[in-house]
Amino acid sequence: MVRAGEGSALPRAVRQHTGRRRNAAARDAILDVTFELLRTRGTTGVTVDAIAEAAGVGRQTIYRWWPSKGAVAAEAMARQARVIVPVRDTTSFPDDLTQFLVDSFAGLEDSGTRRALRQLVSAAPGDEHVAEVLAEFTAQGRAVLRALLERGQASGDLSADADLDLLVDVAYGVLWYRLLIGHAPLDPRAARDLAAHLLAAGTAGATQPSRPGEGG
Amino acid sequence: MVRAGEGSALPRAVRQHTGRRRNAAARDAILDVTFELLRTRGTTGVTVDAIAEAAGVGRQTIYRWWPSKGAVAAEAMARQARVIVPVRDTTSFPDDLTQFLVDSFAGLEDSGTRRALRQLVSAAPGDEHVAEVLAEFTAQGRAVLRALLERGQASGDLSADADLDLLVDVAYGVLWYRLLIGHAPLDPRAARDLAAHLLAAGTAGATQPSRPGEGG
Amino acid sequence: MVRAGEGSALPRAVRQHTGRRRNAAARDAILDVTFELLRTRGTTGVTVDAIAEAAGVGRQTIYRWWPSKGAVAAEAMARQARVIVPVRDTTSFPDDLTQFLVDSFAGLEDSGTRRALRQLVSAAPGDEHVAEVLAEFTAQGRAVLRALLERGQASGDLSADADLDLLVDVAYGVLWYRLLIGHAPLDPRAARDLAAHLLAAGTAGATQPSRPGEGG
Amino acid sequence: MVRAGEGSALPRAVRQHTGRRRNAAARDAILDVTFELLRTRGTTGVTVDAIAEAAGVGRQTIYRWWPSKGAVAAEAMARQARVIVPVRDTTSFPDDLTQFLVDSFAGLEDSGTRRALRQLVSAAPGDEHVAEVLAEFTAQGRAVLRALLERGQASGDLSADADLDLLVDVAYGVLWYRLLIGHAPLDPRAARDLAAHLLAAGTAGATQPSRPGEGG
DNA sequence: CTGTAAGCGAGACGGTACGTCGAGTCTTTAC
DNA sequence: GTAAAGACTCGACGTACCGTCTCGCTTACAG
Repeated sequence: MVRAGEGSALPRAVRQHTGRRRNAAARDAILDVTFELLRTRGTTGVTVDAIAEAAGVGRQTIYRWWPSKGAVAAEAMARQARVIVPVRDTTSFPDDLTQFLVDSFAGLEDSGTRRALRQLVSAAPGDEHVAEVLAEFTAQGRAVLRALLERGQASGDLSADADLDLLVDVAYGVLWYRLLIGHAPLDPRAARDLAAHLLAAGTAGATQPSRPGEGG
Repeated sequence: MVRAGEGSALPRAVRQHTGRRRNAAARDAILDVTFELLRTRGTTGVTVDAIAEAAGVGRQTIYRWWPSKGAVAAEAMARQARVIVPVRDTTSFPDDLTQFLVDSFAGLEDSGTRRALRQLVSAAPGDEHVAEVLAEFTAQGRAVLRALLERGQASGDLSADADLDLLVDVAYGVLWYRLLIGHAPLDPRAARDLAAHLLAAGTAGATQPSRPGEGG
Repeated sequence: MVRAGEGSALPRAVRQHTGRRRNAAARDAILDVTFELLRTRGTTGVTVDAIAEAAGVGRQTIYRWWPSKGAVAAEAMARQARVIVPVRDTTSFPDDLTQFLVDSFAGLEDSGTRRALRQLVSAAPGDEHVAEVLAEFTAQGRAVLRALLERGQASGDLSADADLDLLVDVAYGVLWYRLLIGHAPLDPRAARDLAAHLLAAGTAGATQPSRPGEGG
Repeated sequence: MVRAGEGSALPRAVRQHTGRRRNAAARDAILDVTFELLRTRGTTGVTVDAIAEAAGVGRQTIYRWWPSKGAVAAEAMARQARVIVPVRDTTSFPDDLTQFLVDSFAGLEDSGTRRALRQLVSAAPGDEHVAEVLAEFTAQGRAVLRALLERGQASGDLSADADLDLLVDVAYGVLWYRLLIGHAPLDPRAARDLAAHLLAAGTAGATQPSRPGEGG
């Protein structure tokens, strides 16, 4: 039975066999469909069967390449990560920082993306593959932001002894916390407020990391 | 907390029948066992059957009092919340803030508790009851911290135009972000650094919230 | 989704829950449906899903009570055994024997029944539960026929030293051999010829079993 | 038969490439391995993958030359058939008949062979290729035995109006019935008893076939 | 002696069925 | 009337095979 997208928004792709070589098109279809399901359905509805059917793929093809459903979801998410983590570089560090946060928050405007990210966190504790991808994914974001903050330090906009790691965690902490709890908006104003907060804290002298031996 | 079979085997409790009245001991056993399973097992292992068996309870008894498995888990977690959110009140606001954060972080020392909290976040997107409890639980924490920060504003330790809501989110954001990702420790030194950060940011003038109409 | 026999000849039954007691109606529905599928479809088409769907039963209910698909099929077959093995008792042993065989062959007139019996044999080597039921089922038939032959011996229609076990195996051997290979008919004439053969062989002196020690 | 790794490990054969011509060695390896798997494993274990791996052959090579797995198995069985159907010709018909049955039974002494034959019957209803081979295989046996019985008729050892087809079915019926059900042995004594039975029945006048029009 | 055609080992692919696990519902029986 | 027990429907999971397809290699034969 060939169902060409019967009753559903996700029509089945028709695809060439690639013989004994891994079929990249199938891989892409699986990841695309998974992300789409993650966005449109919640945790419910992202079943391996649903992915397989929508991607026009046998279930075994999924299990051949990913160790678990979560791993697929994680990779599908991570694949969109580059879009989510934008980078700018103008002359003004405060502007760049603000823009970075505004862009990052804007990447979460779509409720589907927010849902998908929540799913990612949701699946992490129960699936080490997801946990790994989540760790890597967030590490990317931290690395980008940290590089930006280092530029701020170099330009003198941030104090030389500012605890950059803490500032990074503050920024992403606010982002994820609000994303997960949903008690406060993630709009451009919130991004600007957060940027101002970081600049203020990074300028004040007290934000350097405590040194070993000083306390604990 | 009465742990029946702490750690592993979770032997069945023996309990008096209360006839036609709701058996409060059964309720406690269910919540205790659930929390214990949450701590010791991960998402896996916390099944309704496991809870029922370990609590020496029929499955229906669980569904009689809670609408879903997540609701049980959520309530089991929320029950431990008071322990996790300590409150101090000395003369020095900086000390109180620092102590609050140190205590909050200390409440997460136990890896079982950390796991349980991660489960809570994990279950939230898929179960509205859990989401509700999570929202309520975190709201409690924010309220406590916000009250503390208001004391700081009153005492002049924080600037009058500091954006307290943002500071609250910064504090809990860092806490949850590190809890979920696990890339950085949640030890006393981290708590002190975070307290210092909040004080520095709350003192600087720039951290007031942007007013509607100014931007967006 | 409630399918009331959609597209199929086997409408789903509607049935009361029986609480903590095994639901006999479900059991019957499963066996009936299985036999029906065995008759109408071949090996193909008798899937656990098909049984479950047609019987209006969860797949787990099948696996709760039977160890394998074959076991269900086997029991479904064995249940029809009484119908297949008729018994008569008139004054004339030759007539009774002939009638028994005619009736036994007649029980195989329906091509569905023949197919079902072939399935039973087919499944036996791969499923010990089926093998067991097959053994028991055929043993019933042999016991009935043997009792009949013993009557013939008592009445003097069969020689006292006739090897009844061999005669039984001859009768059922011909029946099953033709059933499985299908090279010769199983019609009333064949039954009568077989009966005549048995009478002739059972009358001649040579058909007694060889005694231990005589040969081997 | 060349058994490569009899019994268990079935190590892969090493074989010359034959270029654009069919590789007879591969064909033999496939059939040998299939028969071996049929003998040693049951229905389980005789998978196309297992055959391909043990024969050191690509799966496609199997499907290039046989239409289905059953066809391979059937041919593998049929290949051994000549061994199983022995033929003798001495002066004494009773002796020849007895010897034929003793030899036929002896061909089933090996439990692997018995299992393989059961598999053949088992696979027949679900695979027409197997059914065909089974029909042909059994027809061979019947033809041989029938020719033998005709000699008995010619020599006067069997009555001229004996129903030879029935006698053939009686002989093979007993053999297959016992083979499939396993309730009685297939040893030399059983063979001798069966031979005696056939001689007795074939001598008595009543065993001629009923003629059309006489009954039915 | 070179190009083409076929056989081959390998293994990914779309499917179908399997048997297991867990969720939440329902009914009986005991207290 | 509440509780323990446990059977029930539903549906996802991950596995095992089937039979198909393509790749890249190797060898035979035709031009």
